[in-house]
Amino acid sequence: MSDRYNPQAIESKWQGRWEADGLYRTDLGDASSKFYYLTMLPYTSGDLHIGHWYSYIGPDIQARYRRMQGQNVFFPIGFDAFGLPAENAAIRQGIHPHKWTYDNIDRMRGQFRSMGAMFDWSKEAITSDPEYYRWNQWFFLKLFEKGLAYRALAPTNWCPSCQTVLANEQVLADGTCERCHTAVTHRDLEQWFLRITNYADELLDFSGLQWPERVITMQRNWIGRSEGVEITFGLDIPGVDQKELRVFTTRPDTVFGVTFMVLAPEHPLVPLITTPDRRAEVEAYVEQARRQTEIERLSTEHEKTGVFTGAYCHNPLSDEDVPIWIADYALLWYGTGAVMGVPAHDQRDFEFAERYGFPVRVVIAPADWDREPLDAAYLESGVMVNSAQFNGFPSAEGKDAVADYVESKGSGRRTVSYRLRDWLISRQRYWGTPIPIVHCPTCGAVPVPEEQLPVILPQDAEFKPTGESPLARHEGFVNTPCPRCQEPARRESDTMDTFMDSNWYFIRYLSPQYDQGPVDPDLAQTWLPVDQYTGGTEHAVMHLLYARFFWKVIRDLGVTLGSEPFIRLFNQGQILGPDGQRMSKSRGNVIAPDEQVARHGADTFRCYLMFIGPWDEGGPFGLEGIAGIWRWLNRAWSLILSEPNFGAAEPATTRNLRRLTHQTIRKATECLEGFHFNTLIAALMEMTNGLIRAREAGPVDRAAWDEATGGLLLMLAPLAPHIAEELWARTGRPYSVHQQAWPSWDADLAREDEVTLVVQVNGKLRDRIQVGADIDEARAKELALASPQVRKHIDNQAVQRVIYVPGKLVNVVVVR
RNA sequence: GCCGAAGUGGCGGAAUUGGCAGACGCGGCAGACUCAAAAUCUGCUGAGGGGUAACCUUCGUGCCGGUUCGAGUCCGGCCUUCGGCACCA
Repeated sequence: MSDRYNPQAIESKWQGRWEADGLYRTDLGDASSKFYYLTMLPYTSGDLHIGHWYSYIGPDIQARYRRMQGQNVFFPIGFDAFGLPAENAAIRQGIHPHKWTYDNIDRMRGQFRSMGAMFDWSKEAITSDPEYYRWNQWFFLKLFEKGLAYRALAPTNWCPSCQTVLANEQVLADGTCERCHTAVTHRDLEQWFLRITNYADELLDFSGLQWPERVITMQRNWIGRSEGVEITFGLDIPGVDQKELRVFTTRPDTVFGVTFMVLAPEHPLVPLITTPDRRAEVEAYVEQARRQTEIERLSTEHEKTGVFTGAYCHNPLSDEDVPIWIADYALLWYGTGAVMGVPAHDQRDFEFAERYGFPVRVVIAPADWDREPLDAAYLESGVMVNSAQFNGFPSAEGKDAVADYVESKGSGRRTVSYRLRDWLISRQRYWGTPIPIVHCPTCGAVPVPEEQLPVILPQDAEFKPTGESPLARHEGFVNTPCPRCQEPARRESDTMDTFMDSNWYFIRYLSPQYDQGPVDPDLAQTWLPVDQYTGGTEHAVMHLLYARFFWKVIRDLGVTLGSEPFIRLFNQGQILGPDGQRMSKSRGNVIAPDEQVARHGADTFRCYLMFIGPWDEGGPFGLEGIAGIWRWLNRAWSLILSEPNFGAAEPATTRNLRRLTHQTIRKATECLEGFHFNTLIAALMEMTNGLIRAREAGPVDRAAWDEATGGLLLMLAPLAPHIAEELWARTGRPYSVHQQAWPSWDADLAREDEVTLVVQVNGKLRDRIQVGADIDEARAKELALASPQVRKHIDNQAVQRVIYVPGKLVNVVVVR
């Protein structure tokens, strides 16, 4: 056995041993002090890069620490395996997406093992396995039964050259296709939606969650709840049955300032109310708006344009008629698809009015209103003016007064609008979960019976994009009898958004082989919700919102598992290349973890990643400092294996050694509780250096030394599991260090006997005095005032007062 | 534009409730070991000024101001960077 630290030899040895022993397999039957530690599952992109290491090492350290704290920790892993990148890579390389994905999983498993992470591989789940996506389909059927899944015509991004629908992320900022750079247009297709908007208010309730405020804010903004009033304007157009035009506003106090009305171009009233002389222009405008992608239409630089429909509507409060225009700044899906134009108090309306010459009528004014023409909308507070019986109401109260009035007159009601839209889950792509629906000419959309699940994704589909879902051209897949009438029918050929897969993977982990339902109900009851979740902020909205939605849907299916799926959430930061840019092959700034593991071992690389800065901040990554960690582990190695001069140690020496041990345990415990891995490592380095000094200084007490070195190894174990295990074994301690209890600290032993009393004159540091830790105020002040340094700076001036901070500081204040 | 976070040595970064600014590490300099180098170990290392010296002294946490005996930390106003949202009526 070599005495040199040789990570390559010990790491694979211990990984094999741990695996053979099932050291990290969790007994889910034992629910006492259970701790479900979840970390976001990786996409099967190919190789684990530095970002993966960074985001999985932190949770691994935490999971190991919790386990040493005596908790029964479940720390599973799986693969998010469906999705576009597999298809794109497959198209590019001529490999089947299935092969591409599963080859990648094999490679990634090996890389995960080289990390030394304590994942429980026996509970692995892969979302592209039929045993997994079968339950996606099962959930879909339940949602369909409950009316929470529905089909509707929806606009999509369409690339006329690739003949395919594009996700918003695939449309470049200039409105062209990311692949062929053709201008993307609109196309309306029948798509499946999930009614997440039914849960909007519930999703705004974050009570009981220990989540970063930032994430909560992002979700709140994403849902975008606005309280307002729907006001019914009158329509009196010959030959039009519709007599009402409903408009949503959050500013009912400005209703007397309406000088025009704007409808979204797609608003269903538009073709009805447009007068014959305006028809050609209106139709041209609608056509042009339809051609634009939503991205273009919503871009900030977009100038406000519109056309007059020729029709007017009646303001029930001011008793005035105002012209109805259409403009693409009105969005069909928000509110009622109509905007009341109040140019004096809304900047968009102001710009529109300036361009088309509508009057700007001030109806909210501050006390010192000077009646000059506005050069921008007035958005500040004030009282209502030019508003008939409401004149004089402060804006806030005016909102209520107008709302009360319209409600009492039956011309409106208080209501709430959301920015959140229903979740579009249809994808016209191959590599995803088939939607379990059959379209029958007589019965319509018929759900596939539960016992026929899973609807298997066929291996032999031609998946190159041609304009419709690849499955639509697979005759064997598409042609099927209608489950209801048995007549020939066609299967739904769209697949599901992959966010469906990640909605509930953490539930599946508990029983990935279970075939009576998505999860073994007993395990679900004991192990859910997740105690701690970690992952990147890029999932602050989509994944984390969809998963919360799904959790509440599951509750409404009759299974209550707690109010929220993830009690505690912590976000790690993102690792960038040395140049501060995102790491990518095309930029050439990628640092491969495998090379670093080969060079210094996994333990050094793990510690280095955690040492470079606060884990929740991330930042540019360079290898400059890795030598420091390598030296430290080598120092620790030789320290632990060295034999100090055991003998009659001075009591003070022993006391100092034990103090170092217990102070470090206290510090390390605090650091782990707060995810401060960088300062945890700093504390262990200090302890290592302190022990080396103690060993050199003279005789050392054997028991105190064993306590110190044992404690150091225990604290090192979560960070650097291999070297800790090796040294634990080499020092004759019983296997395994990872099954030991986290050390506890003793407050008396950690206490300092002496403290440095800082002495200031007028807040400036003038002296430092070593004193006993139990010094009292009088004595401290006396010593401070006696200090020659202090006397020099007082310089015969009158001492005004003396401030004392117990055990820390004396500040002498003299008149200036 | 709005919301949020952050600005500390040559570099990554530390710093309980306001109380020694710069822990820990990198890099640099000097020394030890060595025939030599690498590795390793030891010491020094925020900037300026003074002193042969231990030491003394001024300045210093993006900028300006404030509160306080005392501010990296609290308050007001700017600047910069990074995230998120962005015609949401």
